[in-house]
Amino acid sequence: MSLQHAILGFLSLRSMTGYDLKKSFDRSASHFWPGNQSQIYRTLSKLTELDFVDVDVHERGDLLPTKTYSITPSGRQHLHTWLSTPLGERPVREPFLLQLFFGGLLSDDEVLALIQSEIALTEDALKQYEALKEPPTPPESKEDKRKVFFSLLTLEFGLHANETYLRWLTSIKERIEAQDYTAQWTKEPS
Amino acid sequence: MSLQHAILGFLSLRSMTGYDLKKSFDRSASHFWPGNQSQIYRTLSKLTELDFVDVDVHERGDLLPTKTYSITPSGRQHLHTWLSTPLGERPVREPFLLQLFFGGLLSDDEVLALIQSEIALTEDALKQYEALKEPPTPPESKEDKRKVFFSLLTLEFGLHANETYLRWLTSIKERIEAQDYTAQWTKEPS
DNA sequence: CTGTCCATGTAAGGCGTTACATGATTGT
DNA sequence: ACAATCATGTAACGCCTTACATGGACAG
Repeated sequence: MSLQHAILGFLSLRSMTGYDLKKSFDRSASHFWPGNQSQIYRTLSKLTELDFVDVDVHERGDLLPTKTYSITPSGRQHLHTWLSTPLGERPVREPFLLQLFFGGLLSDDEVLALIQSEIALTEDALKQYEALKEPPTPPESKEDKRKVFFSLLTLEFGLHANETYLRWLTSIKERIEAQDYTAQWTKEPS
Repeated sequence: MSLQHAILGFLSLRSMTGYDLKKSFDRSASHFWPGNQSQIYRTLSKLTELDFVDVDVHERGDLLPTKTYSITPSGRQHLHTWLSTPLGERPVREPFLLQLFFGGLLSDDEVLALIQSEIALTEDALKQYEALKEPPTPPESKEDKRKVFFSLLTLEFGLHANETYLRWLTSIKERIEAQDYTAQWTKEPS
């Protein structure tokens, strides 16, 4: 659906090769949109066909040529349209919730092991987000500050989402350990 | 990846037709795992090939026959293995974060419109979760209570996740309206 | 007589993953 | 000598979506 747009987004910042794009994804987008190497190359071919990007080919003898991709005006427009169009409802797919939903078929110990593993993953993710907090940002211009702001928002989201998730995981772990099989809201005197 | 397991999960509760499965998904799993009709039928065929389900065919003259699917012992075992195996890291794909990440290319008004739409969707989702809270549950046996508990957990998750999301969306909306382009954590005197 | 429910499927296409394949250059 | 980095791709397969197609039964 949107790898195309992610690529156009990066190319709107600067022209680069497929290889550089892959690095851009890994460095700054992998937390909310992973970029698969072979898919990046296939998508670049398609974007070229669609005239959303131009290619500059540098031959290298018997090696495959290096190709530098640039966004075209039409690509820029396409990107802008996508960026400014609200998305509408999107399907949710949470395999862990699927496991929990059928948790009745497992023993408490088995469920606790699942939860524990999920807690460990979440704590790891949180550590990584914490490490990315407050990168060395010297005084910037107002426009720069605004650009940086938007890219930092994705980290903010990751932090909040994972913190909430971790709290919830811990709470269900505790309830199961106490064999207290009640939903949280049944306790609150609403 | 897991529609197979979701189907096996439902069939482990009772045998049913593809049509009934679709209704089961819509009624109780669509919040964390949507079940696409045509995919359900194709997956049932595959599960049959794998001997994870059995089919009971009821001919109906010139109509397509009705087929009742049941889980086999081997299917039950496969399900149990999947349910009790921790998942490991899974990729995240959040198109809205992708839009925000490149928000620097949009005007404040355009970004605010995106956020507003996302807020509306989230409020809607929250309303639906609220409506599902506390369904009429007469006194149950201990085992029943445990089973219900696990299925209610998915609603709990939906509530918490959406509440957190909504709070965050509101906070970024306010910051943009105030033209205060600072990440939240840069304010906290850590 | 119109629409909703019951009940089944096929076809085509897009998106994503994994594995495989090549080969120069640079650093340890 | 060996590994990492630079740089490109193909092939095969799986999952998911959308659209299309059929047709009886029953309720308003």
